[in-house]
Amino acid sequence: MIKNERLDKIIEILEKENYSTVDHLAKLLFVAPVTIRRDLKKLEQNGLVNTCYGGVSLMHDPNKETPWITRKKFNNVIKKQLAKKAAGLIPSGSTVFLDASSTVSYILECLEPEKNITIITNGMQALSLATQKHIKAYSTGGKVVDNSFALTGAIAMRAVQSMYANLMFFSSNGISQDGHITDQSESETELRKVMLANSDKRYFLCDSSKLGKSFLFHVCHASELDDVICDQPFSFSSPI
Amino acid sequence: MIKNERLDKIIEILEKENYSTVDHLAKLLFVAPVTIRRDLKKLEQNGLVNTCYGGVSLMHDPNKETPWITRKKFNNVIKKQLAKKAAGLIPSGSTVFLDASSTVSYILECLEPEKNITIITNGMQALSLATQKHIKAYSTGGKVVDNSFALTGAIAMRAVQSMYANLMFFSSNGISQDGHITDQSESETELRKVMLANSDKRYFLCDSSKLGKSFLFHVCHASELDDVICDQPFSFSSPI
DNA sequence: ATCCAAACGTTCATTTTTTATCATTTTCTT
DNA sequence: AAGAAAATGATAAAAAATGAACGTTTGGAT
Repeated sequence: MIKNERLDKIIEILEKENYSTVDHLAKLLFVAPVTIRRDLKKLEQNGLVNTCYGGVSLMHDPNKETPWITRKKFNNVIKKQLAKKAAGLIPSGSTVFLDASSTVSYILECLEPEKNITIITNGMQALSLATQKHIKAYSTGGKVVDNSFALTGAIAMRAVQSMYANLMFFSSNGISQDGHITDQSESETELRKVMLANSDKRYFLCDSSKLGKSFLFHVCHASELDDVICDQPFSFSSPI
Repeated sequence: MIKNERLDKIIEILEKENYSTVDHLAKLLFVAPVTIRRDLKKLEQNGLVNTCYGGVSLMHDPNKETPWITRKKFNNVIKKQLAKKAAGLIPSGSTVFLDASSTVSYILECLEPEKNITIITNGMQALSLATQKHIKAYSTGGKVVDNSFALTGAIAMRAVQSMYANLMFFSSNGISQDGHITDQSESETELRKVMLANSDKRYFLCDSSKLGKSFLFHVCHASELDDVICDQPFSFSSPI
């Protein structure tokens, strides 16, 4: 059992039992009490638990709650299926650009921490999910777009420009009949363009609600991509 | 039953019964009356209860709502008080650097969106809270530190170096007798240094548990700051 | 005012937990 | 494969929590 696994287990136990003692945890996890104490110290430094003489309790910290994770009521089965397909395309050890779309953030749910993947994203959802799953992650930084969980602007651009990835996954507001992918956000479009330029392979995640829709800002054309991952058979009329 | 649990239970009982006696609590919680007295002393020090000869009652503060009473976050009370003080120091329209410490992130809870404040932070908690409250926010970006919610590294550094703020609030692992502020994380220390250099006013948030502790990396000296916000009167012996 | 019982605080011994130090094992790096 | 770094466990010393004993204070009753 690796250390992270034990730390997670401690939190799990506390979520069930609310309070626990050092000895109890030591017996449950088959380690010495002193090890549990060291674990708890770390958890406390990270603001996850409250320790006291002899035991621990969960710190239900409002800061810890990541609203977007619990708040996925529009539980998109289709988006998840797409994300699962996408996750299957990621080889061990690779580096991956992810944009700030919710579709793409589902990819994180399908990733195994053991595959040693590194993600780079301007999405707060994706970053949070990666952190929870102990997947290596970089944030591009940038300005928080109001009513969204995307980071954009000069800071994000500069960060993305300085990095190169093996794969990129992104989504967007629409894709036209003839394969033009467009979005309504200028800043996110710009960022996606740089990500596209700085990665080896590119995949567009597209649920069928986006087919045939067009918006103001042009991201790229489907022919420039390695694949369009869609829940309906997709082919664009050649743009000649 | 661990101590935290007992303290929580006392608050719970008081919420139901409004008033209680030492003996009553002692019987309910299977400990000696002395122990209850010692517990109550602690709770009183944290402003959670009022004791008097013969009994206890919940402290209810007439002027301000005290959400801490209903939420049982005994150990965070002090941090919140510090954060509240800090929030009071932020003028409308200003731009503020916040580090990734949990103490500092509580400042967001005390900020009014109407004050049109802009924050810049490398903390994921702070960013999340700001987004929720529709407070303008910039993320520095950077590498996610495992088991933490801090962003660091070259990306974060570059972002911070390119920005200037009116105020900076930060915390750290320790402050020594003679006023040296230190931390155990090198990368976060470096980032704090740049934030300090790039802001007009600087404030250190320090709960008393940090007094007299020293760590490897030196952030700054208290004399370089505009104030140290602490729950205990703080003054450092002058370093000649 | 005086007295009394209950409540309180202090000191101390006991038990339990934590910290510190060191040896051992495991893991990572080169 | 060898060496360095990290994690773990064992042991002893330090610190904390608890409860008992005993003296002091409090609030009321006489």
